[in-house]
Amino acid sequence: MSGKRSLIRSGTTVDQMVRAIGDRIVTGFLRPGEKLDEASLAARFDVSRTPVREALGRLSAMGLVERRPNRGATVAVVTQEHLASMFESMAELEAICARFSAERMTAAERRALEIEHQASARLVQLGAEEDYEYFNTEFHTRLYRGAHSKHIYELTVMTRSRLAPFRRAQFMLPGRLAKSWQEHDVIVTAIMRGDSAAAGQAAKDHVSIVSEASAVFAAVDPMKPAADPIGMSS
Amino acid sequence: MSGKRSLIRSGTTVDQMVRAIGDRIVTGFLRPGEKLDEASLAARFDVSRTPVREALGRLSAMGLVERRPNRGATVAVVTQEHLASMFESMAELEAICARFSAERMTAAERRALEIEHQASARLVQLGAEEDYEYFNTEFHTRLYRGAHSKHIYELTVMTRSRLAPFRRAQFMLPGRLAKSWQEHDVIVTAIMRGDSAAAGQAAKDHVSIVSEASAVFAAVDPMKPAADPIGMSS
DNA sequence: TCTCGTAAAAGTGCATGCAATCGCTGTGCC
DNA sequence: GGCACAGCGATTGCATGCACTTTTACGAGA
Repeated sequence: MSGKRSLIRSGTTVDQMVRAIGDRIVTGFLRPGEKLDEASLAARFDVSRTPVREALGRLSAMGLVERRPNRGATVAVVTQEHLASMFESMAELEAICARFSAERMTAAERRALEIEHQASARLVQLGAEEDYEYFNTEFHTRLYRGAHSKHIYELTVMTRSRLAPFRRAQFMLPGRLAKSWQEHDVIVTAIMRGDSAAAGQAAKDHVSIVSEASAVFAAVDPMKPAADPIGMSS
Repeated sequence: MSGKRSLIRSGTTVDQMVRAIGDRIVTGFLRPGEKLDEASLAARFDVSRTPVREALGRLSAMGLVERRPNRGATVAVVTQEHLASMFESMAELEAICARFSAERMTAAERRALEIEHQASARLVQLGAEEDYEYFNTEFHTRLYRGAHSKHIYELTVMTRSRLAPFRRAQFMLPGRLAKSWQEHDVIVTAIMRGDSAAAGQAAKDHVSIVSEASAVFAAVDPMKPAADPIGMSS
């Protein structure tokens, strides 16, 4: 295979592979336990095995794929136990972020958090799951950044990304949207008045509830595969 | 270059490279900010660039090296700010582990922790830094395992390894050994009586003190380079 | 002398090829 | 009939080569 790739997205070839393969795992197109053959993937994306190998290495570091020497890579299969462990960690990490945010956020950051949060209230009334999900992500990212601790931020984002496949369906539960907003509201209120203990507890509770909501879906079925979008996404 | 490597240690070539390069970073033989030339490293260890590249990728994921596309890799340079952030995270993570350990450790785990801890008391009186360091590591590892949470364990061990270069000198401070043991003692006592709050607080304080002790050395000079042991260590 | 531009050199990114390893299948033996 | 082992195919691991990017060195013009 030679010549330019049909769709030049961005970054190096390896980055594209990481995104492409990672997306397919996160979206469930590649199922847990499925074997990831280097040659097939290389052919599938019209690149050589080298960048595919490196991408698999990175994804392995991210915890999305498992790799055993001389035995190839498979999509990481997370046990119910490990999943619980990750949600538990997430709850603790978010609690830390919320605590720190309550203590350390600048006035500007607090203002921005509050404004965004209030703006998202409208989406709840409209029942706009898709849009709310975007604001939800924004909200949590602000929390992580507000902690003003690069390392905590890294740990939190990493854990969050590993949980992504299991968080997707949560907003499909009826009434979850409004409940989520109210939980955010408790966190915001605590942060605005600088009450780190309350903010931490509220954040922890919030994740715990998400965890339970997601567990329902996780128990049923990892994820239904969708038609494969040949282009390299995101 | 062909033929077998002089020292066959274990695992794949990439694993050896990760250990070899990682060790040289951790021990300070490779200084922060130093450029890591793929060809040079490959020649240095008598392998091709491919495994070196993969090793650098993994080390990058571990946070030991920084990599910019088309610009090569350098030994990660941690700012004083980032270092503080990592110690802060470490304190929080250890606190979580201690809390969970207090709640979840089995009787056998508690017993083992207590016994090891008491055994190490002797080393303090002897002033055996080297040996105590071993028990210290054991002690903390027991704490992380005792949390019975795989993900928390992973996050903690990862953070700990990133802090390794900066923890080395702490026991050179006079009286640090005895102080460390006493701090451990507070943690153990709290865990034995199942007091998670006290255990968490004690663990956090412990790390904070280590942080301050290490900061002294970090401020002075990263680490003095030693003669390069050509063999691939550990 | 300083600045800018251009070209050579160095170094990274990816492709390709070969060797080593793993897993499977078929056959012989118990 | 079941188990062990040898041969073979499939797949991974590593080496090498080439193309592209970045950096550095050098020279012309202001």
